[in-house]
Amino acid sequence: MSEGDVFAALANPTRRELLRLLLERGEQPVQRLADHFDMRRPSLSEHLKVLRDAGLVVEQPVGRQRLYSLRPEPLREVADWLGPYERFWRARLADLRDVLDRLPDE
Amino acid sequence: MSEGDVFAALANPTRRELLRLLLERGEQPVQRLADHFDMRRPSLSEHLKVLRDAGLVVEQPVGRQRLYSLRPEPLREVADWLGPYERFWRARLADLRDVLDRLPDE
DNA sequence: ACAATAGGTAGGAGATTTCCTACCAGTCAA
DNA sequence: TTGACTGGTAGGAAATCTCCTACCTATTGT
Repeated sequence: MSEGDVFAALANPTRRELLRLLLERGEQPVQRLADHFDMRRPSLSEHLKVLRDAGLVVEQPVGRQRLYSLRPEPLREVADWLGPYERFWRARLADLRDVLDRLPDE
Repeated sequence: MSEGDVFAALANPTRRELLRLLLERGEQPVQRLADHFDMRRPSLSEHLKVLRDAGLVVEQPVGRQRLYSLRPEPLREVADWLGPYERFWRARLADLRDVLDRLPDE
Protein backbone atom coordinates (compact mmCIF):
# COMPACT_ATOMS: atom_id res chain seq x y z
CA MET A 1 0.00 0.00 0.00
CA SER A 2 2.62 2.54 1.08
CA GLU A 3 4.52 2.50 -2.17
CA GLY A 4 6.15 5.95 -2.15
CA ASP A 5 8.68 7.28 0.31
CA VAL A 6 7.04 8.73 3.40
CA PHE A 7 10.13 10.71 4.43
CA ALA A 8 10.34 12.29 0.99
CA ALA A 9 6.62 13.09 1.09
CA LEU A 10 7.11 14.97 4.36
CA ALA A 11 10.07 16.95 3.05
CA ASN A 12 7.83 19.56 1.43
CA PRO A 13 6.16 22.24 3.60
CA THR A 14 3.09 22.46 1.37
CA ARG A 15 2.49 18.72 1.80
CA ARG A 16 2.91 18.95 5.57
CA GLU A 17 0.40 21.78 5.57
CA LEU A 18 -2.03 19.66 3.55
CA LEU A 19 -1.79 16.92 6.15
CA ARG A 20 -2.36 19.47 8.92
CA LEU A 21 -5.51 20.77 7.22
CA LEU A 22 -6.85 17.24 6.83
CA LEU A 23 -6.07 16.49 10.46
CA GLU A 24 -7.75 19.63 11.77
CA ARG A 25 -10.77 19.77 9.50
CA GLY A 26 -11.21 16.17 8.43
CA GLU A 27 -12.26 15.08 4.96
CA GLN A 28 -11.98 17.92 2.42
CA PRO A 29 -12.56 18.40 -1.31
CA VAL A 30 -9.59 19.61 -3.34
CA GLN A 31 -10.96 23.09 -3.92
CA ARG A 32 -11.36 23.69 -0.20
CA LEU A 33 -7.76 22.65 0.38
CA ALA A 34 -6.53 24.76 -2.52
CA ASP A 35 -8.20 27.87 -1.08
CA HIS A 36 -5.58 27.93 1.65
CA PHE A 37 -2.56 28.04 -0.61
CA ASP A 38 -1.14 30.67 -2.90
CA MET A 39 -0.68 28.09 -5.61
CA ARG A 40 -2.53 26.90 -8.71
CA ARG A 41 -4.73 23.87 -8.38
CA PRO A 42 -2.76 21.52 -10.66
CA SER A 43 0.28 21.94 -8.41
CA LEU A 44 -1.85 21.01 -5.44
CA SER A 45 -3.08 17.98 -7.36
CA GLU A 46 0.50 16.85 -7.78
CA HIS A 47 1.23 17.26 -4.10
CA LEU A 48 -1.89 15.23 -3.33
CA LYS A 49 -0.61 12.56 -5.70
CA VAL A 50 2.67 12.34 -3.80
CA LEU A 51 0.75 12.01 -0.54
CA ARG A 52 -1.51 9.37 -2.12
CA ASP A 53 1.50 7.40 -3.37
CA ALA A 54 2.96 7.50 0.13
CA GLY A 55 -0.35 6.17 1.49
CA LEU A 56 -0.84 9.27 3.64
CA VAL A 57 -4.18 10.29 2.16
CA VAL A 58 -7.04 8.52 0.47
CA GLU A 59 -9.57 9.97 -1.93
CA GLN A 60 -13.21 9.14 -2.20
CA PRO A 61 -15.19 10.41 -5.21
CA VAL A 62 -18.48 12.04 -4.32
CA GLY A 63 -20.29 13.47 -7.29
CA ARG A 64 -17.84 15.64 -9.15
CA GLN A 65 -15.76 16.19 -6.05
CA ARG A 66 -13.04 14.05 -4.53
CA LEU A 67 -12.93 14.08 -0.80
CA TYR A 68 -9.46 13.61 0.59
CA SER A 69 -8.90 12.29 4.06
CA LEU A 70 -5.93 11.58 6.25
CA ARG A 71 -4.48 8.09 6.53
CA PRO A 72 -1.86 8.43 9.25
CA GLU A 73 -0.69 4.82 9.37
CA PRO A 74 2.45 5.32 7.23
CA LEU A 75 3.61 7.89 9.77
CA ARG A 76 4.23 4.99 12.07
CA GLU A 77 7.32 4.25 9.97
CA VAL A 78 8.62 7.70 10.88
CA ALA A 79 7.73 7.28 14.54
CA ASP A 80 9.44 3.90 14.62
CA TRP A 81 12.53 5.34 12.97
CA LEU A 82 12.56 8.15 15.51
CA GLY A 83 12.33 5.84 18.53
CA PRO A 84 16.02 5.03 19.09
CA TYR A 85 17.01 8.68 18.65
CA GLU A 86 14.39 9.76 21.14
CA ARG A 87 15.81 7.32 23.68
CA PHE A 88 19.25 8.73 22.95
CA TRP A 89 18.27 12.34 23.50
CA ARG A 90 16.37 11.50 26.69
CA ALA A 91 19.52 9.82 28.01
CA ARG A 92 21.41 13.00 27.16
CA LEU A 93 18.90 15.12 29.02
CA ALA A 94 19.18 12.82 32.03
CA ASP A 95 22.97 13.18 31.94
CA LEU A 96 22.61 16.93 31.81
CA ARG A 97 20.26 16.86 34.77
CA ASP A 98 22.77 14.77 36.74
CA VAL A 99 25.52 17.26 36.03
CA LEU A 100 23.35 20.16 37.12
CA ASP A 101 22.35 18.31 40.30
CA ARG A 102 25.98 17.90 41.25
CA LEU A 103 26.78 21.60 40.89
CA PRO A 104 27.43 23.40 44.15
CA ASP A 105 24.50 25.53 45.31
CA GLU A 106 24.56 29.13 44.26
CA MET B 1 21.42 26.65 15.58
CA SER B 2 19.13 24.47 13.49
CA GLU B 3 19.27 26.59 10.39
CA GLY B 4 18.52 24.00 7.72
CA ASP B 5 15.33 22.03 7.27
CA VAL B 6 15.31 18.87 9.38
CA PHE B 7 12.54 17.23 7.35
CA ALA B 8 14.46 17.82 4.13
CA ALA B 9 17.63 16.46 5.73
CA LEU B 10 15.82 13.23 6.59
CA ALA B 11 14.37 12.82 3.11
CA ASN B 12 17.55 11.16 1.82
CA PRO B 13 18.24 7.49 2.67
CA THR B 14 22.01 7.98 2.71
CA ARG B 15 21.65 10.71 5.31
CA ARG B 16 19.34 8.58 7.45
CA GLU B 17 21.91 5.80 7.23
CA LEU B 18 24.63 8.20 8.35
CA LEU B 19 22.59 9.10 11.40
CA ARG B 20 22.03 5.42 12.13
CA LEU B 21 25.76 4.72 11.97
CA LEU B 22 26.49 7.58 14.34
CA LEU B 23 23.80 6.38 16.71
CA GLU B 24 25.03 2.78 16.74
CA ARG B 25 28.75 3.35 16.78
CA GLY B 26 29.07 6.83 18.27
CA GLU B 27 31.61 9.40 17.13
CA GLN B 28 33.20 8.48 13.78
CA PRO B 29 35.74 9.99 11.38
CA VAL B 30 34.54 10.64 7.83
CA GLN B 31 36.56 7.82 6.26
CA ARG B 32 35.03 5.25 8.61
CA LEU B 33 31.56 6.45 7.65
CA ALA B 34 32.42 6.49 3.96
CA ASP B 35 33.57 2.86 4.10
CA HIS B 36 29.95 1.82 4.47
CA PHE B 37 28.66 3.48 1.33
CA ASP B 38 29.13 2.77 -2.34
CA MET B 39 29.76 6.44 -2.99
CA ARG B 40 32.73 8.77 -3.38
CA ARG B 41 33.90 10.67 -0.35
CA PRO B 42 33.08 14.20 -1.61
CA SER B 43 29.43 13.20 -1.95
CA LEU B 44 29.47 11.98 1.62
CA SER B 45 31.02 15.29 2.66
CA GLU B 46 28.07 17.06 1.10
CA HIS B 47 25.56 14.89 2.91
CA LEU B 48 27.41 15.59 6.15
CA LYS B 49 27.15 19.29 5.38
CA VAL B 50 23.38 19.02 5.02
CA LEU B 51 23.20 17.20 8.35
CA ARG B 52 25.47 19.83 9.94
CA ASP B 53 23.28 22.65 8.60
CA ALA B 54 20.25 20.93 10.07
CA GLY B 55 22.03 20.71 13.42
CA LEU B 56 21.85 16.91 13.40
CA VAL B 57 25.57 16.28 13.63
CA VAL B 58 28.56 18.15 15.01
CA GLU B 59 32.17 17.79 13.98
CA GLN B 60 35.22 17.96 16.15
CA PRO B 61 38.66 18.16 14.52
CA VAL B 62 41.19 15.75 15.96
CA GLY B 63 44.51 15.82 14.20
CA ARG B 64 43.83 15.42 10.52
CA GLN B 65 40.54 13.72 11.14
CA ARG B 66 37.12 15.19 11.86
CA LEU B 67 35.06 13.20 14.25
CA TYR B 68 31.36 13.47 13.59
CA SER B 69 28.84 12.78 16.29
CA LEU B 70 25.08 12.72 16.54
CA ARG B 71 23.13 15.68 17.87
CA PRO B 72 19.57 14.39 18.08
CA GLU B 73 17.91 17.51 19.50
CA PRO B 74 16.52 18.80 16.16
CA LEU B 75 14.64 15.51 15.81
CA ARG B 76 12.40 16.76 18.55
CA GLU B 77 10.82 19.05 15.96
CA VAL B 78 9.86 15.94 14.00
CA ALA B 79 8.60 14.14 17.08
CA ASP B 80 6.53 17.17 18.07
CA TRP B 81 5.10 17.42 14.57
CA LEU B 82 4.22 13.75 14.68
CA GLY B 83 2.40 13.97 18.02
CA PRO B 84 -1.11 14.96 16.87
CA TYR B 85 -1.04 12.37 14.09
CA GLU B 86 0.01 9.69 16.51
CA ARG B 87 -2.95 10.52 18.73
CA PHE B 88 -5.16 10.37 15.67
CA TRP B 89 -3.99 6.94 14.59
CA ARG B 90 -4.25 5.57 18.13
CA ALA B 91 -7.84 6.73 18.21
CA ARG B 92 -8.40 4.92 14.91
CA LEU B 93 -6.91 1.74 16.29
CA ALA B 94 -9.14 2.03 19.34
CA ASP B 95 -12.17 2.41 17.07
CA LEU B 96 -11.13 -0.64 15.14
CA ARG B 97 -10.75 -2.63 18.36
CA ASP B 98 -14.25 -1.59 19.42
CA VAL B 99 -15.67 -2.74 16.12
CA LEU B 100 -13.92 -6.09 16.39
CA ASP B 101 -15.11 -6.51 19.99
CA ARG B 102 -18.70 -6.10 18.84
CA LEU B 103 -18.43 -8.77 16.18
CA PRO B 104 -20.36 -11.95 16.90
CA ASP B 105 -18.16 -14.82 18.10
CA GLU B 106 -16.94 -17.20 15.47
C1' DA C 1 -28.13 19.40 -25.12
C1' DC C 2 -25.19 23.01 -23.12
C1' DA C 3 -22.73 25.63 -19.87
C1' DA C 4 -20.49 25.56 -15.52
C1' DT C 5 -17.89 23.17 -12.06
C1' DA C 6 -14.42 19.79 -9.99
C1' DG C 7 -10.23 17.98 -10.58
C1' DG C 8 -6.92 15.34 -13.15
C1' DT C 9 -3.02 14.98 -16.96
C1' DA C 10 0.53 16.84 -20.47
C1' DG C 11 4.37 19.24 -21.22
C1' DG C 12 7.77 22.53 -20.11
C1' DA C 13 10.72 26.06 -17.48
C1' DG C 14 13.66 26.88 -13.76
C1' DA C 15 15.50 25.51 -9.33
C1' DT C 16 17.41 22.07 -6.54
C1' DT C 17 19.48 17.51 -5.52
C1' DT C 18 22.77 14.16 -5.98
C1' DC C 19 26.32 12.33 -7.82
C1' DC C 20 30.95 12.72 -10.11
C1' DT C 21 36.16 14.18 -11.12
C1' DA C 22 39.50 17.37 -10.16
C1' DC C 23 41.87 19.98 -6.90
C1' DC C 24 43.21 22.32 -2.43
C1' DA C 25 44.64 22.92 2.58
C1' DG C 26 46.04 21.00 6.83
C1' DT C 27 48.37 17.32 9.54
C1' DC C 28 51.53 13.65 10.37
C1' DA C 29 55.52 10.51 9.69
C1' DA C 30 59.99 9.44 7.48
C1' DT D 1 61.22 18.82 3.98
C1' DT D 2 58.85 15.63 1.38
C1' DG D 3 55.32 12.46 0.76
C1' DA D 4 51.16 10.30 2.31
C1' DC D 5 46.73 10.88 4.39
C1' DT D 6 42.24 13.26 5.80
C1' DG D 7 38.59 15.74 4.35
C1' DG D 8 36.80 19.89 2.32
C1' DT D 9 35.55 22.92 -1.99
C1' DA D 10 34.79 23.93 -7.15
C1' DG D 11 32.38 23.06 -10.97
C1' DG D 12 29.53 20.36 -13.84
C1' DA D 13 26.21 16.63 -15.58
C1' DA D 14 22.04 14.27 -15.03
C1' DA D 15 18.02 13.49 -12.54
C1' DT D 16 14.31 15.09 -9.90
C1' DC D 17 11.23 18.63 -7.87
C1' DT D 18 8.06 22.29 -8.01
C1' DC D 19 5.72 25.34 -10.14
C1' DC D 20 3.20 27.03 -14.33
C1' DT D 21 -0.42 27.21 -18.54
C1' DA D 22 -3.23 24.59 -21.49
C1' DC D 23 -6.26 21.11 -21.97
C1' DC D 24 -9.15 16.94 -20.98
C1' DT D 25 -12.91 14.07 -18.68
C1' DA D 26 -16.75 13.55 -15.66
C1' DT D 27 -20.65 15.37 -13.25
C1' DT D 28 -24.34 18.58 -12.39
C1' DG D 29 -27.92 22.08 -13.19
C1' DT D 30 -30.80 24.64 -16.62
